[in-house]
This record gives sequence, structure tokens and C-alpha cells, in this order.
Amino acid sequence: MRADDILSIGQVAARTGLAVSAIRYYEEMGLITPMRAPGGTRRFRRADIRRLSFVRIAQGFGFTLPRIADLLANLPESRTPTAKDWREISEGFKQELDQKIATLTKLRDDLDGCIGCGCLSLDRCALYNRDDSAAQKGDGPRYLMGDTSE
Amino acid sequence: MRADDILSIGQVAARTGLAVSAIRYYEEMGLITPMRAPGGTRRFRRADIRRLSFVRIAQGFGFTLPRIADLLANLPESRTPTAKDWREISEGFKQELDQKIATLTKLRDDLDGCIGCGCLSLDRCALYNRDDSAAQKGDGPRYLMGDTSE
DNA sequence: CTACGATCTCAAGTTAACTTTAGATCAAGG
DNA sequence: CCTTGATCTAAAGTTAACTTGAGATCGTAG
Repeated sequence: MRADDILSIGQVAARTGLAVSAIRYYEEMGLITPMRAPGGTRRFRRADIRRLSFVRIAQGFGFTLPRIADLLANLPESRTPTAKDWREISEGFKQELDQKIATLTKLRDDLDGCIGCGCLSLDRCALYNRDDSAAQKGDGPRYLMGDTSE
Repeated sequence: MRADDILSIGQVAARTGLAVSAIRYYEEMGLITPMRAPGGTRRFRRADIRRLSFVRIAQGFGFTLPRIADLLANLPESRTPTAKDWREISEGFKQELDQKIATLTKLRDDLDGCIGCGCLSLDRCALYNRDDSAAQKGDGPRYLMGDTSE
């Protein structure tokens, strides 16, 4: 691990835990744009590895590849990304996450709610009926997240 | 919306925002076990709707259906689930989420880190080199989440 | 120069999570 | 009783995200 830290696809696979085929697929999907050596083999910079790490994590949160590409689009491929670039993208990402977490928290609170009132039969509890009452004002999803899936 | 609050599949679809076909698929996957009317049509209780809401949200966080089934397994299908049941399952869920969020936070902090040192060239910054140094002690994934994907 | 493993491209195969289609049955109004 | 829309089952089709396979080339140690 020396010099300019330019890695081959195999080395990147070893470092990131991704399959070589997956890395090539991500390139095809436009998530990364590694350089090419004269012979045609891919050459990965540090920035590529960071992007790949981000992809991996974002996927773990249910983001699709197109959506991730969108998030990464704020990062310029030409110039070296600044900390500001990275911060802006992770801020946007964090916001979507916060949205998701808020929805989950609400569900959990609704689920936990009954404990306070001492009633153990959820089917009767007014606290539960409260959120179910939303069903009366039209149809459509109830506990949906900010629809980041689209 | 009266009586025992027993719903048909179409009504459940309208309330949850799920497709009728998706609901049937979830039953096939063992996520819910609705009752059947004499004629053979499915009858959904309130508990089923809550389970479906949970499925929807957990999916938004990247959990697979088998994993969600696993989380939901703590809920007894026979008796009415108690608040304690629900709390236990959402606790476990929350823990996995916290794990995921921790990983993300670490990444973001690493990304943001450079701002404090005033250096804007991430490729040179010692703060970044620090986490990359992990690559020296063996291969495998770096920024991986608790591998909840498996 | 010759191997032999790592990479390359391109096309086809796989898996999860659904949707769609087809043909039959259920359920409620006229 | 008849019609019409909702549901049923079973099977095949779809999409995203990859993996696998085939056949050719790269690159480096001997």
C-alpha cells in the first residue's frame, strides 16, 4: 500500500468486501467511474472506494441504486471532492434517514403506547383506535415513510 | 367501519396502501395468517393490519421478508398479542436499527472530519488515511453494517 | 518467451419480491 | 335467478441487483 494508492479491481474487492462483478456492475450503473490503465484494466482511486462504501451502507438502508446514484451525483467526478461536497451529500442522506427513523419511532410509540394506560388488550385500546381512525378520511397508505422508494 | 373490524383483502389494501397481490404474497411467505370466511375469502383482523404496517416499514429499512418474518415470529398468532409482545419485537428491531445508524454515523463523521482540520483535500488528509489504514490488517469489508443482510 | 492468474467484455442465468393472467367462485343488488 | 364486481388459486412474467460462463487479453514471475 504505497505510492498514489491506485488499486486494481481485485484489491478494491478485497478492501470493500464487494464482489468484483458487483463493482463492475456499479460502474455500469454510473455509481463510479474508475480510470483505465493503458492495457484497459480499471484503476481505482481512494475516492472510488469511499463512494463504494457509501453505496454499501445506503443499500443497507433500503435505498435503490438509482437513488444512490442521485445522492452521489452531488460529488464531482472531475475534481477532487471537498469535505463540503461530502458533507452536503451526507446531510441530504441523513435527512432522509431521519424521516425514516421518525416514521419507525412513531410506529413503535404507537405500539408501546398501551403500556401507559395499563390496558393489555390492544384490540380494545383507545390509543390504538386513534391511529386507526385515520382510515376513515380516505384511502391510501397509513404508516408510510416519506416515499423515498420512488 | 363497525362491528368487529374484520376486513376483506380489498379493504386492507386500501388502508395499508399495499397491493392485493402483495398481501396474498405476504401470507404465502408466512408474515400473516388471516382467517377465512366460510366461502373461502380472507378475513383480516386489526392485528394483521399492524403486522402489515410493520412489514412495510421494516422493508423501507432494507430488511428482507425472511428477516421480517423472523422479527414477527415473536408475536403469537393464536392469542391476541399483548403490548409486551409488541414492545419486545420493536426493541429488537430498534437495536438492529441503532446498529445500522451507528455505522452510518461513523461514515458521516469520517466524511465530515476533515472540516475541523481545515484541510480540504480529502486525498491527503490524515484523518481519512486513518480509517483507510484498516486495510492493512487483512481483507474483508470495511464499513460494513452488522451484516443484518444475512 | 511462456505460463498462469487477474481482468476484460458480452450475454445469459439467478434470486427476491412482486405483478399479471386465466379461469373459476363468492357475494350482494336488481 | 342473474349479473357484476371482488376474491380465489395456480402458474407464468417482471424488475432490480447481481452472478456465472465463455472466450479473449493483460501482466508478471520464471
